[in-house]
Amino acid sequence: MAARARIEDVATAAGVSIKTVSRVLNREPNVRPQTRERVMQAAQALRYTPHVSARSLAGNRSFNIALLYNNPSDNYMMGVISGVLSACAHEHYHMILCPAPLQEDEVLECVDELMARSRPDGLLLTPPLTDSPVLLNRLDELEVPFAMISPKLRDQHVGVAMDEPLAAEQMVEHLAGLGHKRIAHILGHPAHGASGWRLAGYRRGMARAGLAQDPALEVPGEFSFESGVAAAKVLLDREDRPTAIFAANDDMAAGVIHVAYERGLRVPQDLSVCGFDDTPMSRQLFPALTTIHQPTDEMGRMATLALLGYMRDQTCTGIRCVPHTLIVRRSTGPAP
Amino acid sequence: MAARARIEDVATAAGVSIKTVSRVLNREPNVRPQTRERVMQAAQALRYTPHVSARSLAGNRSFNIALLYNNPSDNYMMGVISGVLSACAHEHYHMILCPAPLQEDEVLECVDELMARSRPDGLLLTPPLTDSPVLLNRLDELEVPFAMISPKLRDQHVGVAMDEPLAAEQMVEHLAGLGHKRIAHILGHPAHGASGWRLAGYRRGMARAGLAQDPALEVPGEFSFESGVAAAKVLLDREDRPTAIFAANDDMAAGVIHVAYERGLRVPQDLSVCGFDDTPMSRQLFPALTTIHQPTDEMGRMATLALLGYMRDQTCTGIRCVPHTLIVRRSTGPAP
DNA sequence: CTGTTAGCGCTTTCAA
DNA sequence: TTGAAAGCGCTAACAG
Repeated sequence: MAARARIEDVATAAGVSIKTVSRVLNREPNVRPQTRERVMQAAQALRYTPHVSARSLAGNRSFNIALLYNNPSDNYMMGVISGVLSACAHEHYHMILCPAPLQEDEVLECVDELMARSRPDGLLLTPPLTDSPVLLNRLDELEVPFAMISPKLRDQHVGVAMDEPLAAEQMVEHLAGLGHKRIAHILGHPAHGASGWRLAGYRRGMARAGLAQDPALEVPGEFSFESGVAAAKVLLDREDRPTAIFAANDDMAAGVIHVAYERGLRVPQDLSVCGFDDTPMSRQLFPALTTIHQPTDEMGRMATLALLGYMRDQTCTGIRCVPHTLIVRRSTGPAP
Repeated sequence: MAARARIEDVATAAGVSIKTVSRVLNREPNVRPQTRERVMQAAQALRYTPHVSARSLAGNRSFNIALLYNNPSDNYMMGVISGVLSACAHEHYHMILCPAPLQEDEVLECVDELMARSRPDGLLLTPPLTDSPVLLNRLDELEVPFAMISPKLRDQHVGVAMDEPLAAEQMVEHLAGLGHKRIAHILGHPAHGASGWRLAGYRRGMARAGLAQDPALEVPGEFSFESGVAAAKVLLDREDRPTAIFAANDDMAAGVIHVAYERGLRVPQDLSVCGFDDTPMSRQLFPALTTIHQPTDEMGRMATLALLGYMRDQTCTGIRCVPHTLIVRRSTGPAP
């Protein structure tokens, strides 16, 4: 492997000083277009790539952003990760992955260690870390810029989110359109902001469809398959059982289908089931699940761009909205 | 945030030169135990953490290892990633994620760019990149150390793998033990080494159980749900259809269950189905899938340690074996 | 618009 | 066993 070109080599080749090369490479102003062009060509000819560590050391920034997560869904995380990576590549940043524990106080240790070791220039938070006041306070103390994906509270923050209430409302509308009257909702984990938003959308949808708001139709869950199983048992044990169950995510919907089959109910003939997230599994269940598509990679990408924008200019705040899609598959059908 | 301690501060606090501190921190020899102790305490008191970029620049290594992947399974990748991260944290390395395209020639560009930008000290390959001669040649040219996870060929390489043939053989043994005679196998993607190993195990299992080797029972697939659906249709359309189908992964097994249900077959009463990988989905299908557990995180961890070991000492080669587990769930039962 | 100078915090010679 | 000095490749501040 040939020795790597340094900035000095480019400067010599272009007949300018290294400072000028630096300016061109960093898109700084005050370079004559002609000079700029000459430098660019020299750099290209030498296949010059700046040395990240040198840049980082001299410029006092790491060019790293850290993605902090404790979300157990592999599909969700890989989606976000690809989005973050594509935005990072584009902006010549690196992504550091930082798995965090579930315990709030342990998260702090984890963050401190991250900051000490990797010195990221910014952080990206995924739910439910987005909703931990303890963590957010610490980050403010550290004065490190951060952006969030689907935070519970959207004021004075930077990041992205879906219109979750609207999505949930549309799901209820879909079910009501199929003639369902008794539509149940299995809630997500209470610590996740999404659970509240989805519940709100469910209620709004029921109201809009003119359906009775029965508290007995709102059953707690925690986003896990097992919690879906437990909730489904509660719902299906009732005499006046619902004809449709809207679970706050796909894993819980899978649990509902399990219970339905165990009791000899057919889906969707006897019971319509739907979820939220459009995980790959939702297509592979039988029957394939009606659900809401969440564009996780786009969310990762936009959150990264929002973070980088905010790092440059602290006035660039706000939660950008990404579009969702209702995916109708075979698990929902006309009310019996 | 208080200014960060530098090596000089530690040196002053311990009353030694910075070189001595450096020696202690890098576990180099030639330091009196007493001095070493003093330095350690000073470092701890000042909460000193070496500056990665400075170390990297001066030492001419990045302390990065890159995980190269184009495997579409999110669960597989997240498993490997957590293993890699835990090993990296332990060894004070960083992981760079490098998603690669499926096309072989495009992979090369991707690697070149990775090397130019991140200058990783070593690479980790996941299947099917492990089986791309073009890529392996390029890495040899670049003289960058690399380790592999589940490579097809295991000679003169460093990395980890499962005993896939044994696992597949045990699955067949399980089915044969339930009285099945006509056991079909849906193969994985031909470009993946795993497909060959699993097929070999299937055949060995059939032979050991004294069952007829019928080529008609070996149907091609490519690890996708859709390919599982297609293969299942072929198998279940036959007059003398198999009583058990062993798919080379869980996604294809999910496809088999779909087709079975569409034809009114019950699983496992009419047809036993099993997969491979133990993805989270395998528990959530109905009925829950009998499968082989692949310890992806342990594989990531061990591959990383193997890579780091090899980077230190090029004679540390060899493919380490990780244990698998047969997980019997509800999708396999007595032959009808 | 362009160049010069002085570091960033560490490791690596080499000398003591 | 220890230390002094010289850079690693780049950016920042200031001077032209």
